[in-house]
Order: sequence, then C-alpha cells, then structure tokens
Amino acid sequence: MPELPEVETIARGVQERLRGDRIVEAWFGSHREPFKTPPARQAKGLEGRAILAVHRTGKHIVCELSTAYGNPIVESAGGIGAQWIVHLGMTGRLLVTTPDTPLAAHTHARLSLASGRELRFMDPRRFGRLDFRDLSRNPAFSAAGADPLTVTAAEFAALFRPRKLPIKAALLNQKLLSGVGNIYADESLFRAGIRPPRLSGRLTRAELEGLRLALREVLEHAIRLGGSSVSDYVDADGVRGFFQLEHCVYMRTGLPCRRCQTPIQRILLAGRGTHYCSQCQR
DNA sequence: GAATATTCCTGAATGC
DNA sequence: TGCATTCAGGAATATT
Repeated sequence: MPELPEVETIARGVQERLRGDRIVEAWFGSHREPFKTPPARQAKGLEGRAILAVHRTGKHIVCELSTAYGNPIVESAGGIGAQWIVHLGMTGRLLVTTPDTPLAAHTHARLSLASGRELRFMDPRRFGRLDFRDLSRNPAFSAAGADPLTVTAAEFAALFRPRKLPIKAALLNQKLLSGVGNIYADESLFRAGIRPPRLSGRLTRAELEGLRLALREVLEHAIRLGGSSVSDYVDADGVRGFFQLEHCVYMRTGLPCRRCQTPIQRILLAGRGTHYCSQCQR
C-alpha cells in the first residue's frame, strides 16, 4: 500500500514526465467513490490547465496547475492556479501511459495531455480520493500533520509525549505525522528497538529521538529503492519498488528476525496487523 | 476532547 | 472444481 516513499516516488515520476504538459481533456468514471469533488466539476476544472509541478504532501500527490486558459503562471505566484490532489488509498495507482494502452479495470480518471500522453488513475478498492481545488476560491492543500522527513526533535517530542495511546497507533495518526502507514510504522519501531504497544507518552526523550531518526532513515532508504511493492504498488511507469526486500518485520510473521533469529510476532493494534521482534524490541 | 470502533471496497487466500 | 467466507487496511465518521 502506498505510504510516503511510494507516494514520493510516484510524484517524482509524474513530475519528470508531465511537467509543462497541458491537460486537453479529462474523463472521469461514474462511481460515487473516489471523488471528493464531483467528477464533472473536476473534469471542467482541469481542462485547459498546464501542469506546473507535481509533489508530495503527506500521502497526497499534489499537481500544481496553471490558470485555466493558457499563460502558465510562475510557481511563485501561488494562489492563482489550481491543484489536483490524488490520494492512493490502499490500491490506487497513478500511471503515465500512451492513449493506445488498453484501459485497465477500475480506471476512474483519464487525463489526455497535449503531448499525446495520458495520466490515468485506477483503484480497485476505491479507498483513494481525487480532489480539485480552484486556488482563486480555496486555500492551497496542506497536510494535517508534520512531515516525517523534516520534523525536528523538539516538534517530534511535542507531538508524541502528551499521548496516552500505543506508539504504533500514534505513528499512524496523520494529524500528528503525515505519511507514515502500517509498513513504515512497524519497520521504524523495529529499527528503534521499541515495542509497538508501548504508550507514546511513556517513551523517554532518547527513545523518541531514536524513533524519529529511525523513521527518517527508513523512509529515505525506501525512497532510494523506489518504495515497497507488497500488494500491487507500482510507480508512475508501472515499475515495482524494491524496499519490500529490506523489510525486517512487516509481513514476516513467524520468520526469523534478521538480527537475532527470534520468530517475528504479529498482534493486532489499532485495528492493524502489527509485526515486531520480542527480543530486539523492548 | 481523546481514544477506539465502525465503515467503505475488492481481490486474494482459505474452507468446505 | 467452484462457490462462499474471511481478511487486509487509510482515513472519515461514529461511538465510548
């Protein structure tokens, strides 16, 4: 499932290929989900706009768009154009294709570009979300929580010290940190040597700082490897990532810990499958 | 107000 | 073989 590294990989891929391109025509499916803004309004809003930049905010892919009719504005002008915001949910994919590529099942959006290419969004489970914002009427999109790659030690401690819930549950709360999902919560806790059920507020400052650094390290490593392909994740070109080969605990229930050979445990925490090593994590 | 449970949804895996 | 059941989970919403 797409978390920060996968979303970052896709955003970079789309940015590389489509920056400066123009949306000629937009087609949207008729399902109720995954549209946050009604599909007809998104299609109308997107057509005619140029793609100025594509970047990641939390687990969201944000396409920065020009004003509607030509005149691509400079990025620094901000607040004049529009944004197309893509959240991949569990099974969402955003792919750059050619028009003759057969339409995959569960395709919910198809943007035809001036270059002749297409940007397609598919999502079998429809947990993803597509949103359109006209910046002349709405504020720009911003993530609810801090970014795990840039959060400072003081900010991190301030977010987690007052919480009375398992640290694993706190890491998944997007209002605290934006971008951490089940895979990287488990992997960062393993690398920090902290058991997932421990209460956030009971961790020492040193443990919290170790966790912040482990989280940043694991996310940066995963980005370098193009993310984790555990179910069906692929980047903007349909290429799988490789970080799943580096997983120490996630989906390794019963397998020997890579560090101490103790079988990896799986428990349910905050409604999520949670994996850890009872020997390495205290 | 914070923490936890429920809900959405489909494909893959499992059971009979 | 094939149909029915179970399970996974991000995040909004509902409940405790």
